[in-house]
Amino acid sequence: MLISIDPSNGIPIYEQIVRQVKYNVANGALVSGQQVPSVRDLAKMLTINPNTIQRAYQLLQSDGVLETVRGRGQHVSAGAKRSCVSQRANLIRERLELVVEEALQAGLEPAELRESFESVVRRYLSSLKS
Amino acid sequence: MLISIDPSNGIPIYEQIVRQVKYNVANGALVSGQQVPSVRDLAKMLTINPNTIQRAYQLLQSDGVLETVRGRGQHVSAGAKRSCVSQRANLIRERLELVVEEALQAGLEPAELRESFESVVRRYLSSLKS
Amino acid sequence: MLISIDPSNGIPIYEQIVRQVKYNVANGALVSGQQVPSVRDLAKMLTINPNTIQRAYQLLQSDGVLETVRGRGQHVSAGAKRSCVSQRANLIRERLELVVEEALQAGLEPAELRESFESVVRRYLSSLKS
Amino acid sequence: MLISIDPSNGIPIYEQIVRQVKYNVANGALVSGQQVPSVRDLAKMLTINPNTIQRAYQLLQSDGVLETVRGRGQHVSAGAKRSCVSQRANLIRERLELVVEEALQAGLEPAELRESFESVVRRYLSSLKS
DNA sequence: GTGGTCTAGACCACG
DNA sequence: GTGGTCTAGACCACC
Repeated sequence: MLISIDPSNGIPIYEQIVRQVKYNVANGALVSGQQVPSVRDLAKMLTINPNTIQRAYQLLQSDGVLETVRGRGQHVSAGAKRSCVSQRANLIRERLELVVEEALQAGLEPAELRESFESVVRRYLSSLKS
Repeated sequence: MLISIDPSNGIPIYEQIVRQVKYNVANGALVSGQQVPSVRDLAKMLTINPNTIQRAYQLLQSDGVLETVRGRGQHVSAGAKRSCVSQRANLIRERLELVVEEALQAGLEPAELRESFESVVRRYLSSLKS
Repeated sequence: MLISIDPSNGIPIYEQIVRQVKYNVANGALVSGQQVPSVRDLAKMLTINPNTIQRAYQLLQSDGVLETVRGRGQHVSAGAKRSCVSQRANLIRERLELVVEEALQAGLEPAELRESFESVVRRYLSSLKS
Repeated sequence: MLISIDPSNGIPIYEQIVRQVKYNVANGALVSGQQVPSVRDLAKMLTINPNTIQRAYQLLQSDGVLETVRGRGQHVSAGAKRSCVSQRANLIRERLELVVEEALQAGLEPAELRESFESVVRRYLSSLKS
């Protein structure tokens, strides 16, 4: 499992963790039953305040992605993968919607917007190859 | 000029005002030299505290979009349109970039993402006709 | 008499007028007994709100530079020249003091400051010739 | 770091703070990465309303001098020193220019002006020794 | 504990 | 009537 944090990008750290755990579950990088790092360990790994990890794990529990097994830490719960996959699609769709709506309301032409979109995708894909 | 505020969408009110003023300048709805509503008038129109408006106007001044003529209110400054148009393009591109990158990193297929994008655009455009 | 106003340089317009009238008196461009333009005329000349002129003239009266002659407008008072000359020197000295002190407190080297000073003087003098 | 406020000298308090922070950065009294006092602490130190400090810090942020690290206060940003040094020079030069131009336009002889300048510098330097 | 946002209202300078 | 400054204090998000 791989989590990368950018403390200065506006998105709260705990939220970044929540998203990335969900993405890892959606991708299969984390499978049901698997144990996730303890709060303290993950805090050390990311050099982040443990309270922040704690908060992320709480949210993941209330979303049904993690379960506490008494005395043995946090584990990915049974139906997690399915819900994460659909959440991921929804989340991304929502954010895309926000950006697109604001862009079009701001008077940008759909053609310009599409061109921007495609160029961003292309750039990301080509950066992967390198 | 049309400004609509959603006080509960996470984006600070002053920021919403700043963006919409810039969009209006970029669109030509506000032209150089034109006067914008006084702090107090706009506050009444939007039923918002004048200080919030003032903060927005301050930001717009430091961005070179507005100029204050002593005792005669705020006016759109000379080179405003040009800079607003380019800022708009950059802003939107940046936000698009954030969403696209996160989506692809989350393991979404480019094809799926493109499909989402197109459907969002279609939906927005059809909502306009109605 | 020549007065030039810059409405956007931070210094209040009425203050600019006061200073320039005093400078004109100090230079001899305005002499004792001479009549200055009426509030309305000067307002038209400078395309400025008459209230602003009014305020400037009030200040000039309370400084003893102008006197009202009943029904015949404002005139330069008797001892005006002498006081204006000395005020001018003081004013300038004070402002120079402010700038120099702040510059030195800010850690600028006296040599650097002197160099700046000389270059500014040179530039002004050469701009006069052209 | 040393900041002294004069609430009655015409220059807004927030502006005095902004300048002095920049001067401190230019002088090396504040170095990149270093933390500045929290809004509330500085407010207590200077016995000033926290909002006033915050306004100063906001300006410093938008000028790229400060960066906020979430939940851990304001820090001097990376390239701050360089930009502050050059800003300082420009600021001082501008103000010098204003004074010098007005003095010469007012009919003061360059020689008189230079004498004033030198005497002000001398006085400041000798006041330092004491 | 940190800063960020918003409201409320006072006071002043300027035109 | 315009904006500019400052104070006061509440509320929230984040760490």
